[in-house]
Amino acid sequence: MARELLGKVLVRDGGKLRLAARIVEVEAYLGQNDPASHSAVGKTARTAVLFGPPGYAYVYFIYGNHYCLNVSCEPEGKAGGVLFRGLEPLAGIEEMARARRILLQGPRDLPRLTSGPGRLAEAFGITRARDNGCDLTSPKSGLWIGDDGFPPGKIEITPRIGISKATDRRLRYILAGNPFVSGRKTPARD
DNA sequence: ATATCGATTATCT
DNA sequence: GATAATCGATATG
Repeated sequence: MARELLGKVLVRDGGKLRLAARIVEVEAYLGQNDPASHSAVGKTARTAVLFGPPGYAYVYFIYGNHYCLNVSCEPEGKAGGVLFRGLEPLAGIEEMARARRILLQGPRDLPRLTSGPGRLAEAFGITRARDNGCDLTSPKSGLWIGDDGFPPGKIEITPRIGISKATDRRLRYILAGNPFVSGRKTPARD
């Protein structure tokens, strides 16, 4: 699912405004067999969506600061999801900048809008109260995933970021060379 | 360019 | 009571 989601488009519809951004970086979390997954400990009120049917938004709050967006990916009863980590803005850039409360200095500054899971959630106004449990497969939802036929190109696979367990598993999928992938541009050597 | 640290709260042990 | 699927500011080279 992580591989399939790359190149698709996350859309926020609300009133007359539409936000759209291409998915360029995601991570897979495998459920009860994956120690890094929120669902590793079993079903709780917080993680219920991950155990529900596929295609629904799992939104969690972390570090007292940030929301992050996942989509559930396994049949009902089995946990598993994909975390959205990086988006390339396509429409509604002004609105995203306002939601992020930043002033864009130029085109090179665009990644500050949606590069990183907390950033993209803020740019799209995603909160747990508003979006957890939303059907991401339906354009009738305020938040959904569309397909404009964009060819994803070369895909790179790396270990996941920001976790302390199962750090060796390669479950992070990115569009090679895309500037909206999160993390440092020149990674430390060795 | 890299490293360190504080913010701030829902969730689980 | 500890921790976390992060970010931005600050310090240092």
